[in-house]
Amino acid sequence: MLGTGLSRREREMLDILHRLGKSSVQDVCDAMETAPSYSSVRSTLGILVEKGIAKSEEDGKRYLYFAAESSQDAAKSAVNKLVNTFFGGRLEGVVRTFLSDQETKITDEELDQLAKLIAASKTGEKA
Amino acid sequence: MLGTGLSRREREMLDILHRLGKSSVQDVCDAMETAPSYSSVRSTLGILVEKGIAKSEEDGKRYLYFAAESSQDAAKSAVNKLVNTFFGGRLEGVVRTFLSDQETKITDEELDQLAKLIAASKTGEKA
DNA sequence: CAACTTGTGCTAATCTTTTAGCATGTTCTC
DNA sequence: GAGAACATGCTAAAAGATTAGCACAAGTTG
Repeated sequence: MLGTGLSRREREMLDILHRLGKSSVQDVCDAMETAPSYSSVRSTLGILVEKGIAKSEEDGKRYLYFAAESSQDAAKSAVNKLVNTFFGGRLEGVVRTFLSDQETKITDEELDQLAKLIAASKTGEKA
Repeated sequence: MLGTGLSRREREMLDILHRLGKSSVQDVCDAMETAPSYSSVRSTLGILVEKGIAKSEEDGKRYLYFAAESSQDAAKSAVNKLVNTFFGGRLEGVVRTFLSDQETKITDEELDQLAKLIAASKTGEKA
């Protein structure tokens, strides 16, 4: 490893842990499109734990794995990185991109909630 | 390489290309917090080009590098991935996360634009 | 013009990651 | 209780990424 970067498989598995929450090795295998052997997944998860990036806890006879960093914190960094990499730091680009791609998948309720959130942010309230 | 995944440095450099647009080797070096040697950057960029992920063009005596995939397309996948990994597919989470972290960095104008964008999407117009 | 800078092409060593194997233990089922 | 299913610990080879070095070319400058 170097710096803060994760390797390809490490990143892949960590993302899965974020998405799924506490997961068994098998869960992680199942979540991978082209999973290597159970053995390999196990050892990469082990490496994540060694590095402190993931944690494990016993669940009966087996282990469950989960991301060490809170999902909130990880999400925050991920959002910032995305916004800066592709949208010059402006949130609007993200929203525009999502809406133009997913217009059919977002409901009017969701849009209303979004509008509220933005309105609230404007007046300085917490949403 | 395997599948669609990039290695750590490859990812790092590709992100830089997305952020900066056409860049010289030196530009990429400068954009890295802990850059390896010029030589190393050069060779990793070369690998990206070999893989077809980046392209290069001559600029006088030197080369400029840039991401092969359009920024729009790459942004679209990145947004989708983020939304799915951390927010269960819901855009609102992204917006909430950004606003709660960056409340001071977004202007009222930007919020207005955002509101417009959302209103437009609701009525089915293009924004 | 000599020295310096900045770039390239090519090469190769080192380090990291990725993968899978084997031995073993537990539980469940028949 | 024999066998299958599923888990672990430990090990190690193979594949891949990362890094840097050297030789060389062209432009700049003192």
